[in-house]
Amino acid sequence: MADTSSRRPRRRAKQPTIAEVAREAGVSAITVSRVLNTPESVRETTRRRVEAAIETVGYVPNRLAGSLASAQSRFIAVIVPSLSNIVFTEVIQGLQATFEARGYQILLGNTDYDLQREDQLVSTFLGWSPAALVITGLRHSEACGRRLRQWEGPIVEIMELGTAIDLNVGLDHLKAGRCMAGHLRERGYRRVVYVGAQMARDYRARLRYEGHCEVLAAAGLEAPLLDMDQLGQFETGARALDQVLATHPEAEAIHFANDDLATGALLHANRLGIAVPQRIAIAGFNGLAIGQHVTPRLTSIASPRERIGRRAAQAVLARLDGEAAVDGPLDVGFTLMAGEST
Amino acid sequence: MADTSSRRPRRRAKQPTIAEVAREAGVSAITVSRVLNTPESVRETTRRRVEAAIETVGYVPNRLAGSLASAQSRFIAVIVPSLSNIVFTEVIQGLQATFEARGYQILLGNTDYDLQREDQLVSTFLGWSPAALVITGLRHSEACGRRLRQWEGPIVEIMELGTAIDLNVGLDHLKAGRCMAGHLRERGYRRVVYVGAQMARDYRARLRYEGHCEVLAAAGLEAPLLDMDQLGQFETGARALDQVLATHPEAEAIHFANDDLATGALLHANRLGIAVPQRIAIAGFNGLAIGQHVTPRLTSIASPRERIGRRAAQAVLARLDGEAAVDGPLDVGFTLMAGEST
DNA sequence: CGGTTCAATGTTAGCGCTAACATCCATTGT
DNA sequence: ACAATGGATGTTAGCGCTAACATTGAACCG
Repeated sequence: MADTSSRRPRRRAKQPTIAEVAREAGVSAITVSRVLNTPESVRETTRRRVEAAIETVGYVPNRLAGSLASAQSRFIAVIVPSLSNIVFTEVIQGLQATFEARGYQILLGNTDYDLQREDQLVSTFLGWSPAALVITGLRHSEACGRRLRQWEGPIVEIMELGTAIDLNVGLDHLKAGRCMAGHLRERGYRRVVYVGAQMARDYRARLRYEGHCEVLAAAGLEAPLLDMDQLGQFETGARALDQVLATHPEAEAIHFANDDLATGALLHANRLGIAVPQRIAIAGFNGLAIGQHVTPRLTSIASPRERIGRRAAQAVLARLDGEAAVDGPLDVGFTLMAGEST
Repeated sequence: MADTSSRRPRRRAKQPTIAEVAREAGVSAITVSRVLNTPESVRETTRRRVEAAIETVGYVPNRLAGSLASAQSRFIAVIVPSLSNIVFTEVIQGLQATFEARGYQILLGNTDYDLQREDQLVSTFLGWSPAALVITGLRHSEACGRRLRQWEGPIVEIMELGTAIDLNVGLDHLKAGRCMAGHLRERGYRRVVYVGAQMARDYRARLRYEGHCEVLAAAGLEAPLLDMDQLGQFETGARALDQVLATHPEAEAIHFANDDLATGALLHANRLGIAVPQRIAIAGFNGLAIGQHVTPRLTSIASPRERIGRRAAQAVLARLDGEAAVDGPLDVGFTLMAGEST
């Protein structure tokens, strides 16, 4: 059966160009270009003729050529640390929705939390002359920071707040950590373990831990940390619960770095018949949907992920439209969602 | 505080071009191009000199120009129906990992299950002369199908199996529907309701339902369908459970179109104190991680999502490398995961 | 020692489009 | 009636790079 020949012909079947359309419509190439880019500058009758010609020859504009000639493209480079984390896919959705509505396409890169890869991606992407760059976090390798500062287009750093290269949309993770720790203190928990996963890479989780520590220290309490070295998934959360129960039997609550871990732990507790929050309270971060469907409902902090994407996109679009620049970071805030798990 | 001027200068600070590098290295432009693209065709000493020059002037290749000149780009257009569904983000991850390792970038589009939008996206993307196109599903609008067939690059249609335009990687949804229905029959369930969400759009779910129907019909049983008109999320699953219990009180099992719905229903049953599977059995589709962490574990069919992405990418790369064409669709299969929920 | 070969490098001519300027011609005001 | 105006369209010259062909010169041969 296996035919070795390619199933499709590989003739470089030249797509029709703007010149063919022009000939067909009896106008010059630039008029076709105008119909495509600034239709209001072409007389209605001419425009219609050109549009008909486009239809007839089946013309699809070559954006590479267009972008090269005009030195501006219609895509947005987006760099995230991970795609397996639903958090980032929700941000991407927000970006997508806003950008696509305005005719921009998303060029997606994934660093796997590796700053070296980040630099490489930035470099590659800048070669595509994107209209703008959306990048996760404020910390970059030195080389990458230089590259970014040198580039002249809009850059948004998202997820966290601070001193940005250009635009900044995010939330204050330190404050979020404080908020949850404060909530746990209010509920009367004194022995609280913070559990993260691969925190060496995820420094936003480290920031939240710092906030957590501040609050506990202020109350004269210790803030033990358990850093799991697996990925932050359900399974890891379950194992973390086992580990905390074994090594910190006196613990009254666990503050997880994210909802995946927390949910994994909570479901594991359900399985083992461990009462939450009576035996041990559980809190997470992100406010994922699943947290509201487990029993007891998970206490968490909702991060407005899609909103981050939307606001970031809006900030970029405003800049591209030449509107007055946004000044300073945009804080999208967060919301404490107190469930029954604490 | 608010300064109205843009925070960054907008000088078109011309990036250095290949010509500058050439001057710096004392060679011609094409030699620089060769160092970049076919380094083995340049003498070592020259290469080193050019590499040093690239470093000195801080050259970043302009891929738009390169792609235009060579009529081939290094990106892959990927079109999925949704980003909110974790299924597709996992596929994208598989694609990403494989393509990025080979220096290809992903241009991402989202149709929201709208064939019109799909056509529009295809048209836009083809204008970028991508190296290949990855598109979800086998059904496209007529115009879109024409466009695709006309295009000369590799196209992979993913997720389902059948008569494809070019390459095809997926699984047989009809068979999957039969498989799960068969499993439910084996466990002795006779009154089984199939629950989907927005099935008018999600025809892969419809295919599974068809398979489901076949099996039940063969046993002389009815196959009632409940099509929820909300998105397929946890909440919808919970509501669907309520509805089934109210309108089909005799139902012994529910076959959900996906794990989100099924998990939502299962957790809702937990909340209400409804015994699963004693009072009602629950089955899903996709084999998401969450299903293995709820109690009872969810019976589902694991679709190898990341694998679909990887295999699709491999097929494309093989084609781009000019290797013998894969013949016929590639079936990635599926696995029945029997949990305690049935 | 002239001729052949071949690896390394250079020259030329676009890729398809758009910016910038040029031209044309119908309208307007005086 | 004629200059001034301005909207519609055209001409020219690249954008930065690479394909294709051209050239160079060192190594090798009979």
